[in-house]
Amino acid sequence: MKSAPLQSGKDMPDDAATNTIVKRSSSKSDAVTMRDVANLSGLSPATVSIVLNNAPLARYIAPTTKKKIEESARKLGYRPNAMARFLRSKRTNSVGVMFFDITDPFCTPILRGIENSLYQASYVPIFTDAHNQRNRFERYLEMVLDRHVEALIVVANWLFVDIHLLADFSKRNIPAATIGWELPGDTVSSVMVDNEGGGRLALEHLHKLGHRKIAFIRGPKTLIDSGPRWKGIQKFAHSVGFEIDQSLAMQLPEEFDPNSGFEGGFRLTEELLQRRRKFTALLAFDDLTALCAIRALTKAGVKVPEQCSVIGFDDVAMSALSAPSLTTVRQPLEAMGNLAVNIVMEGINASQEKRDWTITHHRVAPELVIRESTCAISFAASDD
Amino acid sequence: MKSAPLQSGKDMPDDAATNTIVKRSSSKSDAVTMRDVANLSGLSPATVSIVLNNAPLARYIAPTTKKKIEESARKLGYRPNAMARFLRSKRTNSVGVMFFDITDPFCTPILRGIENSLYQASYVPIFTDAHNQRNRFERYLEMVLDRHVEALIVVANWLFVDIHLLADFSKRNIPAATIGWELPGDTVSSVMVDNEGGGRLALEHLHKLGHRKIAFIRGPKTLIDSGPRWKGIQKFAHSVGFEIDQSLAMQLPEEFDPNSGFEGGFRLTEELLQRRRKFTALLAFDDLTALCAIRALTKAGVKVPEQCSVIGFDDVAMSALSAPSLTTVRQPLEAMGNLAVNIVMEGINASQEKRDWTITHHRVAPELVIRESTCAISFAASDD
DNA sequence: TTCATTCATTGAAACGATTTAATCCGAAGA
DNA sequence: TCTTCGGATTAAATCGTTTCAATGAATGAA
Repeated sequence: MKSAPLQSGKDMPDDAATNTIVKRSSSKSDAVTMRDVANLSGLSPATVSIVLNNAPLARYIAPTTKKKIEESARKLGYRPNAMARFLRSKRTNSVGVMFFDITDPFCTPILRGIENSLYQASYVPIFTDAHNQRNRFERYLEMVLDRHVEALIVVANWLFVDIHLLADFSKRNIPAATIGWELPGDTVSSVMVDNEGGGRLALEHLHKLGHRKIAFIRGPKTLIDSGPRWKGIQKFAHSVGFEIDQSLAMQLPEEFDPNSGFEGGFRLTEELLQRRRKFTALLAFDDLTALCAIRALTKAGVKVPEQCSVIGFDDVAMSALSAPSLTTVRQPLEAMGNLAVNIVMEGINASQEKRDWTITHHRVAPELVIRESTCAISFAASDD
Repeated sequence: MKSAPLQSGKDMPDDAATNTIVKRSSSKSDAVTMRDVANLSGLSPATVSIVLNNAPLARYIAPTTKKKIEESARKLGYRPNAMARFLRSKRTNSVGVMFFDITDPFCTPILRGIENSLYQASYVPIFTDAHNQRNRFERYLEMVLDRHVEALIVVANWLFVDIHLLADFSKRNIPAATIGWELPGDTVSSVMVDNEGGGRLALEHLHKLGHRKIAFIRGPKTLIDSGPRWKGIQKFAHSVGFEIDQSLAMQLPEEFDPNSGFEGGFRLTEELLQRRRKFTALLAFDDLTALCAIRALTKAGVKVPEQCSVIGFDDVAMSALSAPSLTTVRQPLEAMGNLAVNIVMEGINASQEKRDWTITHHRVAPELVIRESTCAISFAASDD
């Protein structure tokens, strides 16, 4: 995947690199500028600027001249130069969006939500992919700051970011929001799912279906989501007098290899099966883990959901398409993206009007999505 | 998914919106400018610019003053203002990247490839998601052109773009490349997989495994990939004297609903099964179709691959994780992204030096990836 | 000593917009 | 008739760079 097999030539058909050589003359037709509009309409650049931006002073401009200017602009196909505009007005109409991995199915719906909201506000997102690497994150951070983004949104599932960030922000005071994690202290706004509620939802679902022998695959310790989810599970268990069998509770390792979720879920499930302690349901930390658990179960001849129900967390796109489709606790990822944009927009507006703005920590509600991978306990399974 | 269930309050735990109200004073510490560096080092802005950019004139600058300037810049933490720089030099160090759907698993590896190559070149990608909508594409096109990107890369699987594009480019002559499709005529460079070779690879694999009763789900007619893939299949069939059973060849409908791939593959497979014409293998247009075909087969009690082998096309991430994992013809998506960047970079350099550049159409070689969903024909299945 | 010549550095003019502080002009009030 | 006033427009400064042409200071040759 990393090395391009493009020029290898081996097994490459004869049309593998058809080059149609076409030259292109550099007839650079210089862009039409505001001065051109001014000339054509017989008015000054200042007036043009005022009219086209509908600036406060525009209320003094005669309707006829407005018409004239707008028409000239349209006739010439005038488009303002974004950089020149910025230089004077300090507004770039852009927001930096930094995330950990674009190929992660958890990431893309959030990005979709962010993009959508920004689009509505006529803002351009500057997307940067940190590849889960600290140095890459920091380099990109510099790049977006150099471009004077008006706000910043950071999507991370892992703390590869530190106080550095905080420092650069309080210095330049740019509105910012994090999604899926929080900075310690009240320095940056954040949006997170209510992990504790989600954990409760998951266990409640299995419990209602009659399951009492339940295996758990907990998230890695350093991940911010792991603790609260487990706490929610424990709280619910306690509230209904259900005792968690600690010998059925596994924990994912810390390694952050992209495929570790895959490997981890698979191996832990195999380990669970080898313990020969019966369980009729499995509650996984997230969807990827759950899907891999299903693979392991199926491979071992355990039918899902007939012999073992499996529930995940997140509701990534894959979960709806897998066979069997996965019951899961859904994070409203797209809505979380929208919300983050609202937060920073509020900050931008405040900053524009030289007001202070408030830093808020949002918890959004998760939602149980019931699909094929869970079902009521069967006596055959429970006896077995 | 579309409507944010955030404020609904229903079923929302008490901590569902914890607002920590923290004010932030607007102590805007004005950014350090080139003039500041000049003042500190006791030299002029011109010299500072020349030194910091290592401009041609820099070879005349005394080493001691270079040191002085670099030191002052570091001491002040000077970062050049990207917009101001552009205004003068016309260089934005950014490339527009327009794609059809960020949530599409086909899209993200390409974007990863693009991003990675641009990062190495210290360019910033301006990502825009067209959501498969023509008007959105056009609006974003305007936005990136307004920002004076130095080049453009368009990832599309569907012709929601037209001559409009071409016109705007020949006018401003910005280097451009398309990935996964081509513009008619020799106006824009392109990168595509060798679909014909891929089709051949797929059928060849099934044929070698001994399959002779093979069902096909062809791509929608308007999709540019459909024709060549089918042609490759036909050519291979002809070359080995294998006759394609037309009554086992289905075609996906045209609709471009995001989920249509899913629905289509599922329904066509069910239809195939109802025809009661035996087949021991199924060659699907792409991975999503293949995965849904597997669902339909499984649902109908047909075991994959024991009773029916299934092969896809693309090798999206999901294919490796599904159960059974999918045999497929891999497109080197990430490498295609890299290649597209190389192409436009060449154009940028040429344009910079006022040279002409060549427009090329690249075909990259696909690769057969054998996984669990195909196996040699069994006598039980073939007799049946 | 004087005049080229090269070396080091800089003044000042862009780049294309926005914005402040005028200016111009006609009408109303004295 | 002369101010005065406010509606309509604009000149000019500014934003932070880059870059070209110009300047000043050495050096070496005549």
